[in-house]
Amino acid sequence: MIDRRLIREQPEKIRAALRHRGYEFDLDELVEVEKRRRELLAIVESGRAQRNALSEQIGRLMQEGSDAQSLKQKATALGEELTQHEEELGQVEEQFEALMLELPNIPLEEVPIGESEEDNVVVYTKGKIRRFDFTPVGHWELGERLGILNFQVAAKQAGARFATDVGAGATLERALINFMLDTHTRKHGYTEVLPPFLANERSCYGTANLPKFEEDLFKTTDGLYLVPTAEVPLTNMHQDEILTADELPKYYTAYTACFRSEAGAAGKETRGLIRVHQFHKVELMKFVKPEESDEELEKLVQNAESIIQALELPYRRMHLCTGDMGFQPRQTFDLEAYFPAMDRWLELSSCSQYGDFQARRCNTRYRPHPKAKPEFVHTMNGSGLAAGRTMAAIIENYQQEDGTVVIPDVLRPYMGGMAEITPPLP
RNA sequence: GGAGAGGUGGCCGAGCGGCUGAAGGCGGUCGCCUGCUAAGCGACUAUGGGGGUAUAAGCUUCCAUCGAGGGUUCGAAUCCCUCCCUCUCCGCCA
Repeated sequence: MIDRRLIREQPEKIRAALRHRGYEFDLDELVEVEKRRRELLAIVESGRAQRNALSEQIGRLMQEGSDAQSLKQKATALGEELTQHEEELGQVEEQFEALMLELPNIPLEEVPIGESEEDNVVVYTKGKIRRFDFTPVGHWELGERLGILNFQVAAKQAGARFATDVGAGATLERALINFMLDTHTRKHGYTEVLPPFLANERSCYGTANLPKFEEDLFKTTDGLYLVPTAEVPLTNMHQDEILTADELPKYYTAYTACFRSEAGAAGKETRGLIRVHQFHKVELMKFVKPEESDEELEKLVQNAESIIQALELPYRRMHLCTGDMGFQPRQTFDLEAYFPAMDRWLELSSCSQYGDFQARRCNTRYRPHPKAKPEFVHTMNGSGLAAGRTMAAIIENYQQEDGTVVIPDVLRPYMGGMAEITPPLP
C-alpha cells in the first residue's frame, strides 16, 4: 500500500509507474473515490460534532433535573440523517480501501524501464561456466538415475509437480538448508526463526499476497493459507508494533517449506525441481530505517550471493525491469545460476526492497527519536537461497561423465564427509 | 474439544452509561537542583484521519479509536450479541 496522500498530490507519478509496469488500473476512479471520500467525511464529521454537542447539553440538563425531551427529539432526527451519510461513507471507504490494495508499489527511479524478462539488465556475471566434454544430463534425469529424486513416488504421494528427495538427495537438500542457515546466522548476523508454515489472512494481506494473488496460494478448509514463502511470517513478525530506533536494523532468516499453487504456469521450466508446488527455501528478511534501505539491500544481496559463491556455481545478477518486477517491490535483483543441461540461467534468489509498502499493510513502525512520531519502517527480503533449485544447480554443474555427482566442499561436513553421490550398481 | 478468567496508551494498571482520550505508576523528553554517581523537584509525553493556517518543521480545530465487528441509547471503554486472541484447569495428541 502506498501513501494515500500521493493519490491527490502526485497522481502523475503513480500514472507513470503504472505505465512502466504495464499494469492495468483505473487510476481516475481511485482519484475520484478519494475525493468523494473526503467530501463525505467532512459532512459526516460535522454531523457528529453537532450530535456530540447536543448529547453533552442533554447530559447537563438531565443532571440539573431539567426536561431534555425536545433536545432528545432533535438529536434523534439528527442521528437519522447522520446514519444515512455514514452508510454512504462506509461504502465509499470500502471501495477506496479495495482499490488501494490493488495498487502496486512505485518503482525506484534507478529501476530499468522495460516490458518483460527480455529487458532485465545483467549487472554482472561471476564464476566459471564449466566446459563439458560430454553432454550434461538434466538434473531431473540424473537425479532419478542416482535414486535421489523421485517424481513418480511424489506423484503417488501427492500429485503432479511435486518432488520427493530420497537418500543422499534428502541429505543434500538438508545439508544445503543447514549450511545456509549457519552462514546467515553466524557470519551475517541474522536471527534464526522457525515460523508456522500456515499464515492467516491478515498476514497475507500484509505482504500483499492477498487480495490480488489468492489463486497462487493453497488455502486450508479453516481459512488459513500455506505460506508461499517465509517472507509472509517474517514480514509479520512486528505487525502492529512500534519499534525503537536502536532496535533497527533487524535481520531475520528462516527456513520454511514454500507452497505455491501456480495454477496457470506450465511449459519447459516446469521440469524437475524448477517449478513445483512445494519447495524449500531459506529466506533473508530485514526491517530497516528508510535512510538505510539501499545500503541494507545491497548487503542482503551479497549475503545471498555468498552462498552461491561458496558452492562455486556460475551465476549472474539481474536488475529486474519495471515490467518484470512483482506487484510489491520498489526494486528487485535476481541471482540466477547457470544450468548447463538446460543451457539456461534460472533464479536461485530474488531480493526485493519494498520501501514502506508492506510496513503500511502490516502496520510496523518505529520512532526515529524517543519523542518523535512513529514512521513506517522499510522492509526487504531475499531468498538465501531456494534449496531445491540450488540442489538442481549442483546436480547439473557437478556431474561427471559416469553419472556421479561431486559434493561441493562446503557441504561435505554437513553430509558426514560424503564427497560424491554415485549411481547404484547395475 | 470442554470449563472458567481476561484483552484499556511505549509498558503496567484503574475505570463498568454523560464532566474519561481515559486516574495512578513505570518508561521517555526537556528544564531546575545537586562540585562525580545516585536521589529529588517541575513541565511535557497515544495513534490515525479531515479542515484551517503556515509549508522546513509548526500551530489550531473537528472526527474516530479502550481486541474486531454488530446492536441498545440523545450519549458506550462501561450494557447486549457474534467472532478473534491470551491465561488457568480438564480431555486428546507428536
